[in-house]
Amino acid sequence: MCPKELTNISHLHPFTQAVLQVIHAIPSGKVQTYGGVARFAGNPKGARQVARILHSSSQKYHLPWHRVINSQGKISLDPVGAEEQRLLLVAEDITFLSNGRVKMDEHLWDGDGLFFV
DNA sequence: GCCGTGACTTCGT
DNA sequence: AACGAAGCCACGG
Repeated sequence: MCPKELTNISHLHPFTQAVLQVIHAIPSGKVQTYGGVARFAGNPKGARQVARILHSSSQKYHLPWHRVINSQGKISLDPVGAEEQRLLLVAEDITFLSNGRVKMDEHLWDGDGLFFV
């Protein structure tokens, strides 16, 4: 893996590096939960860390930050940011249910294509 | 090195 | 269905 956007991150904590790579690997049209990303990255209990990473370095590493949502299939942002994220997801043909949740059984990423060095 | 801080999650009420 | 508490962990001050 190690895409060019994620070069020079070796100074970061191993888990943080893994999280960045996992998020980067989420394909368009798919979503993953904070907990799911943490699990793929090797620490099932690192969900809050995933959130913190997105908050602090989503722009810095050009991550598809909008493809990460919470375990209920909902967007975990204030109304303003939530609308932006929803639009980005809709643009990838991701469908939302009437209750405001992403149709998880259709769009939840299964980790296909993910591998580590 | 302690302490507060999160775009969280799970399990009780 | 909604709410609160507890667990969680790297990071920055």
